[in-house]
Amino acid sequence: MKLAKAYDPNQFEPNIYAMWETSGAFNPSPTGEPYSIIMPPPNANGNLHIGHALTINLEDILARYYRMKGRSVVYIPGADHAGFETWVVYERELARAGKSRFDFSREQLYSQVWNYVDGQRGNMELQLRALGTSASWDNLVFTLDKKVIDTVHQTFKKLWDDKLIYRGERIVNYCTVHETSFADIEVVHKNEKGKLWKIAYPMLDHIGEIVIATTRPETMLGDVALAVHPDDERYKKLVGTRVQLPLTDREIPVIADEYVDKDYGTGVVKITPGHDPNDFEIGKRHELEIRNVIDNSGRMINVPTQYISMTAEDARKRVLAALKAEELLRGEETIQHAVGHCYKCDSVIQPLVKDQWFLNTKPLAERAKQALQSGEISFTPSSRKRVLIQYLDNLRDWNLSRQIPWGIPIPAFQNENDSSDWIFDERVDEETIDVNGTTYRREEDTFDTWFSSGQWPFITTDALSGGELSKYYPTDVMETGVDLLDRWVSRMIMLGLYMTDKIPFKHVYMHGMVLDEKGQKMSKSKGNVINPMEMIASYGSDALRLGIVASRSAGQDQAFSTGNIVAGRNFCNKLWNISRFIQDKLGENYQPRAPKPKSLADHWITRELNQAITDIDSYIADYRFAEASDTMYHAVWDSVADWYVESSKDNLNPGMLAWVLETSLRIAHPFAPFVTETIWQTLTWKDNLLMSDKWPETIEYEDISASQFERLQALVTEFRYVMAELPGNKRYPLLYQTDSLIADNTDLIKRLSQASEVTSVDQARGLRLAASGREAWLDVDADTLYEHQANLEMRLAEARQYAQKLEDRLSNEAYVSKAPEALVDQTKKELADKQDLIERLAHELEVIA
RNA sequence: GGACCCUUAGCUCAGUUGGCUAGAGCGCGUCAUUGACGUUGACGAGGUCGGAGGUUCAAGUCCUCCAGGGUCCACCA
Repeated sequence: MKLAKAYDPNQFEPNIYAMWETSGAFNPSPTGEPYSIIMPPPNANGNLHIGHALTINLEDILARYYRMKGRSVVYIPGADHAGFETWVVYERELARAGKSRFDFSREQLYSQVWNYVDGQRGNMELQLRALGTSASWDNLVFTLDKKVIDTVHQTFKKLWDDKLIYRGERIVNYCTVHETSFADIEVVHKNEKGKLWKIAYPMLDHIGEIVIATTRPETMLGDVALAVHPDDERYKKLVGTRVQLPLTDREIPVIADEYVDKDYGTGVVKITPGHDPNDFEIGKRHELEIRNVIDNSGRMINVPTQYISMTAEDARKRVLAALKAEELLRGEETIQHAVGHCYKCDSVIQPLVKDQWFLNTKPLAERAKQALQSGEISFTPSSRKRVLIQYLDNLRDWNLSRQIPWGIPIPAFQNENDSSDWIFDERVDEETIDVNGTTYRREEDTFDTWFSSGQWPFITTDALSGGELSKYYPTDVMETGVDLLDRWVSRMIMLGLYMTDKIPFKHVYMHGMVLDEKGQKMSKSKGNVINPMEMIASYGSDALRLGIVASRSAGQDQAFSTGNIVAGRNFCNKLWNISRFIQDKLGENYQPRAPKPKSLADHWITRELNQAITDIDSYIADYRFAEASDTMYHAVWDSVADWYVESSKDNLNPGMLAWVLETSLRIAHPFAPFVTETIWQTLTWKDNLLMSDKWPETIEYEDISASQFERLQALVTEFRYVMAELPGNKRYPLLYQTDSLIADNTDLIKRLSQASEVTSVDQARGLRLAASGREAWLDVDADTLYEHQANLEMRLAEARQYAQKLEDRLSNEAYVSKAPEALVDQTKKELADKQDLIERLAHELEVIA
């Protein structure tokens, strides 16, 4: 087979992927110890972004590596219905068609969005294939598959029976644009400038007044009390009295509550249980009425007529104006405070009282915390574990209800005649059901997406039903972005432990964000988004994979580097050409044979590759992807291509050449699957898939021979260095006296050093390659020799300086007595070597002079 | 208000338990080269590891403080 000079990834990648997929190589092998990774399911409706490329790459490196190590690997892919995300997109489509969600039933909307997503879904999966994902497609799970819904309902039932689920009136985070509530974690808090207004509430005697401070004057229309701290001397006597609520005809009491901070504002807080979480709590403690004055769309209700139907924003202006007119404003100051925003549309989140489903997270969080503290689950980077524990400590109850149709329905029904009577039932397709003669009406809300995502590990592996994949639960590693630590990782641990009594995964690896080339966060609005598919089109999938993992450490945000991708592309080409050379030398009819190191180069490359194999093993075990990839890169490029292939041109050892090529391909495969498999398929003596083949094993070599090759390298490097320093014609002969290492390797030295001749002489002349430590000379004339004098002087000075440093170290009593003996011995040897060098260089200088 | 992280070569970044003259990719300079590869080869320049203290025989690595940058969490009205 004739191979093109340069590797063209686009020509091979799609076919190679198809070959893998049709061969069944992505499915777990029937034998071997299980190893499992679950892919964080990408949005079925979207395109992959560069962050996905990183995630998939890291996971795929592990999957391919452990597969080659003989483990029974399952890498389970997924597709996410991305409830709210997709809903927002679809609602925009509806608006474009002049329709709204209120024109359809839940079933109609659900099936419309289903069809919409179904039409898009293939894109994302094709993109995963373009990345080379070795996922087990037969086991793909969509987050709205029946088994997901069934399991989520089962979990809900168990929580219900354990009385951890409750329905209650609580303050929820509500987006009045999208008309749905959110979990606390979904709200984006921003520090913003706001105003703190001081407002006087007149006493009933119309003489005195109490001044309160608030950032949201419009909510005063829903006030039901004022609160002061019980120990606040200023207000103590007012507790129990009543004040006039301005702009209304209502009177409200003054109460005392520990929550109030005497030192903030005026020390008096207006209590609006309908629109503030703290006030809601205080209201409960004091059995105060809840007055809702803002509705789901953000408009005023239950207020004096002039404010009815105004937006909260307008109402604020009107209220302030009215207060001013009545001379009740007592000043304002600008403050910095946190304001909640919708993470999608950025509008201000309204705290509203809603009757919704909540999960009591306390017991779940406690158990998750124990699993973390006991070390059952480990983290890379390890510091994230502490962050997660801190999060679990402060966790509040979780609002599971979402008012959007695109999601898993909450399987609960309400008695038509008794609003407090709720029952669990899975017949969510029916609007009403009949139970023992009583009619129940279904809950229209759906679950928070993270409630189902939090169950992903045991759902995808069928851990509850004990299916075939259940042996892969708990999974070995959960790899995801640092941003999902609390909203996803925490929930998987909590719900996993709760439902299966096992941790969902043994290790969590968190990667940082991929920033743009300037270190800025990528966003569509900034227009700095890097599309992984464009990178693949330009450089190839392997190049993207190699480039994105290079120099990247866990949990750390890092800028994208096109230079690294280019380096990856070049590496693939290097590998391609190594194989071209070796295959050319082996010929079409090469018969496989056991590798037997013979030449010095053979022994040396064996040692180098053996070392690379074991280094990569330990780096991957430590999740040090960049170091593993770097080790592979330099073993292949520096050792194999630059030294071994060059050396082989004079001394062919077919068995070794084949072993070196195979080993290079094997160690590179997890990092660059396409090019390695492409080459593997061109090997005449192989008829299997590299991806299903084995991780290489080390073979025997002689250390003495390997070290001798290293001495030759030192000679060659010194020769090249001196040549580069010398002016004029660069091709000098190399002369040597009694040096058997040189005598035995004249052809090799000649080739590697570009010497015109390597000749044995009786009488040395020219420039001695002093630093190489060999009896070798460059045959140059006196003038050229003189040119080199300055260089020798410089090197001598450097050597002396360093020797002095070593001497100082050794003359330090404390160092000799306290440092490890091996280190001291090493220092002594180093000094001796350095002194030898100094002697040789000095002697050489004398000769010149 | 809490917590975490970052500051190392012109650029983007590695550098595990403190210990060989601090590394990579890209960029830069000099030179080379008609068959494995210009997506190349050889050689080289370039860093007092943000600053100041401290611990230690030994600090880029550990501790304290300071400066600058970033991220996450948070119901102070």
